[in-house]
Amino acid sequence: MANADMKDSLREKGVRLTRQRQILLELIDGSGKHLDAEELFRLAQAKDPKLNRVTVYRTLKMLKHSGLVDELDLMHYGGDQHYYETRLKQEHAHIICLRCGKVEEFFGEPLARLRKQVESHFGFEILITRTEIGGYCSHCQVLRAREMEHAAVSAELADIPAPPKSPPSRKRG
Amino acid sequence: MANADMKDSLREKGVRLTRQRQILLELIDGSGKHLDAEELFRLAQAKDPKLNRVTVYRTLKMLKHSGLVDELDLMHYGGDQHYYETRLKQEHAHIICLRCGKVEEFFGEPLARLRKQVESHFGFEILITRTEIGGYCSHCQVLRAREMEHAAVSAELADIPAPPKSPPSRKRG
DNA sequence: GTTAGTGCAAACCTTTTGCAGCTCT
DNA sequence: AGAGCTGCAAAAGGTTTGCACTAAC
Repeated sequence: MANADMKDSLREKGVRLTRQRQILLELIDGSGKHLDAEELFRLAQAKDPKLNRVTVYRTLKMLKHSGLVDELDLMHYGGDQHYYETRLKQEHAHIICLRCGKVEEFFGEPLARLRKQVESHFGFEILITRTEIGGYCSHCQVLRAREMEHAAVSAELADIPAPPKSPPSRKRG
Repeated sequence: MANADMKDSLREKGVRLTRQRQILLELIDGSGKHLDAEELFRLAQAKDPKLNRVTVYRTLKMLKHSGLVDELDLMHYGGDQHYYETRLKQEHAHIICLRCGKVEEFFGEPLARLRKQVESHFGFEILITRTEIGGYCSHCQVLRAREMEHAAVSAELADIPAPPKSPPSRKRG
């Protein structure tokens, strides 16, 4: 697990590996998903009921500034919160289905090309990149076509994606 | 001005062109910059002191759903608010200097390539894309190197960009 | 023993909502 | 005339801050 690498990296920086941080690191790195602060908080609380939400935010900020995790918006599907993932060696784009919320990752040469062109064109020193693509996955395209036959026309005219049937919504505990 | 096109597009949809909306459309389309809701609100208030902040939010949401404006995050430089620009025909990336806040736009073939690959690879129907690149512009690279010679070492170790000397900060009126 | 890190409560910023009244078409 | 919009007040959602206490090194 890259978990150990993260810990080494933090130790080198003189960051203390508190119990709370170990729990959070493990969760961020272990879960295959893109977690937001609230979800991470809930998972962490299961392991340590005393762990505070504020600690989650502070830890995420620290990890972001340390370059160990990347912050995503995922097209604000599901709200204005941020999502996090451990920083991979390989740059990739996030593809979000605006109907079902599924997130795919795309690794491909256009991203490296883009990076190089921006560097040479502007003499820009790139630290972070974020590419997000929103639309409908192949599965939802079919479902949507089916829905449209029956659904009210007003929504289609306004081009407002049909409200998700299952996924988001997050409230304070 | 594309302003007229926007109005036509809205009229077609049966959206009422109220005085408030005309003011806002003009500002979004006219200002060369990427405005956030608060800035837009301030500018709008100068033209009509009665215009409410809520109307700004409602109008932006409506324009976004109508596909007339795009919503940007600009790497959350300056806060968690969103920025807006009238939707251009040409896809482009936003390049944000994390030190001075300057935003450049990059039009180039990697973006179209990326789009095509994602469509064919996943059978994905793309509605919106957002590519943001954060780092240091050529100008700030020099300034930063100079600063580093004198600055405290702690900040460098933590890899935290030096706090901006001039730009952000936004408070409620 | 220091100093960084934590928990708690309260603040903060950005955005949304409910509702009565106004205004485009 | 009447649906669609607006303004106002209030709330919600997400994140940050101040401060006294705790724990990692």
